[in-house]
Amino acid sequence: MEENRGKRPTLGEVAALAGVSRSAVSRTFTKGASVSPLTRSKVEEAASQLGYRPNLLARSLTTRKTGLVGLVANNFHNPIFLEVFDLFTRELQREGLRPLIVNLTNETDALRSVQLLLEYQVDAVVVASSTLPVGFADTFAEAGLPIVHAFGRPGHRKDINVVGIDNIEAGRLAARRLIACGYDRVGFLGGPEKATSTRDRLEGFLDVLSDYPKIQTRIDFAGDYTFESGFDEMASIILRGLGQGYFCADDVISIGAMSALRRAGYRIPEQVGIIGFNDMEMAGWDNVRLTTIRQPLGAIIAESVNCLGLILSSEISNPTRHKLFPCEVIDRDTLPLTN
Amino acid sequence: MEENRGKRPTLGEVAALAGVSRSAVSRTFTKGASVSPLTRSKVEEAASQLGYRPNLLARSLTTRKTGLVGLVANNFHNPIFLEVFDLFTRELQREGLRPLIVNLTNETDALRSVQLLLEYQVDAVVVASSTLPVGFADTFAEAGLPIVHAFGRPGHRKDINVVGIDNIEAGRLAARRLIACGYDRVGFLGGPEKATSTRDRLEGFLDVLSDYPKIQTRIDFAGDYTFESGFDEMASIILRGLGQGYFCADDVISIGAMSALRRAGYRIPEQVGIIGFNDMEMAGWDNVRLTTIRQPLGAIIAESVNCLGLILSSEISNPTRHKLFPCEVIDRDTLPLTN
DNA sequence: AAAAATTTTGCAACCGGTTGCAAAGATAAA
DNA sequence: TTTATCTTTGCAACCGGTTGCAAAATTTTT
Repeated sequence: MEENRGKRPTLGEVAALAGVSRSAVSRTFTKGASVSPLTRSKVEEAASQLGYRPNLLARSLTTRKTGLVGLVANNFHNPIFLEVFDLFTRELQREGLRPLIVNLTNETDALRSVQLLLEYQVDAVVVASSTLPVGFADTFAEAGLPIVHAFGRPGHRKDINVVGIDNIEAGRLAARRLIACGYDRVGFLGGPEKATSTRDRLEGFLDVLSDYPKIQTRIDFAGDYTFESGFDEMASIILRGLGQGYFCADDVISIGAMSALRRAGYRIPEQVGIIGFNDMEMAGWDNVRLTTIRQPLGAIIAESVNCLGLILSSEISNPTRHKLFPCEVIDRDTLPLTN
Repeated sequence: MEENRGKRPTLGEVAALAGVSRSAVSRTFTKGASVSPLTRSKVEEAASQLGYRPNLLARSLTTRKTGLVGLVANNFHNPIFLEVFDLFTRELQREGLRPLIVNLTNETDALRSVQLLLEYQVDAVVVASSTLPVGFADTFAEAGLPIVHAFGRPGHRKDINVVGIDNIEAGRLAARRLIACGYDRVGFLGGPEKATSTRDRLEGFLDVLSDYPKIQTRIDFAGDYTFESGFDEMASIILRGLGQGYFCADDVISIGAMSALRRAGYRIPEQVGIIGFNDMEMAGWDNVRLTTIRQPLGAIIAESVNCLGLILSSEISNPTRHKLFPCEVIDRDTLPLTN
């Protein structure tokens, strides 16, 4: 396992040293190819002597598989995304795929990013976001790239696989939980107003509440998934007239909102109840103890990567797969207990 | 800008359509090459008609530049790393580089990851970790890859560029801040015991305290940078005899430690003081308000990427660059105020 | 032992680009 | 107009691999 400082050995050099043809070397490194045990051992000896490793990029030229997968996201501020990255990178690695990550935060020119991924010949793209503009993922599909949209909403296109949660049902879950507290003035403090996830949760939320006409319902939106956004929006709600219980679009927003409430002198959950969304790790910490709705991150991401694996391994263009997982209320200390 | 569903057009096809040679097409897409305005426009017309984009992987074969940079990390649980990723990916994108990320969490076979990066012909590697075993980065350097170790400690090797903080000085900072509180029993609650960052901070910490022989100093280590680790270690400290002020290796550990303290009935900062490390975003939240030491993340990462850019642009093998930034105490509510 | 079937091997072409070089074309100088 | 200089162009070889195909080597069958 010689180190050769800089210059890396090539197939040809290994072939020369082993005294065989270049094809023979190529074959010993391509699984499923036929090489005699003798040749193989000669090649392996020579290869390890030179420290040879195949150039995957050159290989991709003929195989048309790079093993690269674009991982596109636009939320690098929400702690939940660290978990998302951790899971995605690990799962992809397990499938022998390398994530090429694209950070769309503050990116004006999203199309340029798409082109970049195309130029790098990624085998597929994972879009991990619930807040990208509708139609963003289409660009990839139109370029003929296999794509799975994690945390997305099943849409019109047959060629975009979606794995995520049932946001409508999640909205219902939240509404029911607030109703169970006996509130008669509740609020929906959503994320970005145009995000599909926000709209779907709102739909479910209102769906349940429409059966309780006596309960007054207020709707507000935080601009983004940040502490400040939650804080500011709740501060403004306080001025305009506070309800008793709120469903916040996200745990970080919840924490911002709770800070605004506490600063204004309200006690949680005695005077105002909060239910968040995501169940990020910190939600369970002693000084937070946020009641929230958990989305099954691990399952979503495992399914996304499985789906990807399936598409990539089968030559046939796959049947579209949509999979939405159910969410679950995690009861902690920011809503009064019922029953 | 025709879409052609799947099959992507190649140089040759563009050349044919434009009625020029393949070289001409290549040249219009390589900046700095000489093409007449007429040819260029013919090529551009044909290219956009076909929706042509060069294959960067094929190009890399001859140019020996892939634009890929390995980004290796082993901490996907600490919120501070989300900020690190955000900054790194953005800065790299700004330099026209694509991060190929390697998640070393729970990875038994780190060497395999190194090989993978080599097989993908990355132009350079960024190791972003203060807890990888000493000598880990060496592997890359030995393979002749330019490397910058962010959050590392300058070491013996001349070919490893290090950008980070002065951990020894940071340890001093913490010690002085605790001493200023008038404590006579202080503690160091470090991160992983063998990590260079832990050892350096401890060195600085003890260095200052050695001038105060009357102050009793206790030293403990948390196994990793997690809430549980901080909680458990502090719980055990409580049993063994509690001091008055602690320097915790990390904000998350601090929060775990504080939970243990509060559960045991101690008030912070009245009975026990805590100073953390990192100043992650949450440290400033209303229900945390952690006094901590901030490392200048933005500066470190910008410098790391600049350093990389320099190495990659200059053909000459670069002069080694080490750069350590100073840290800063951020006073909040977990240490009594002095002055 | 010869014929048939199977496996292993190397040749040569190809994947999608780049680039040194010499010829062709354009421009400037004589 | 002729000659010298500079720019643009295409040819062909190359980057580091893979692969279809036919020949060579080996194994199996008769």
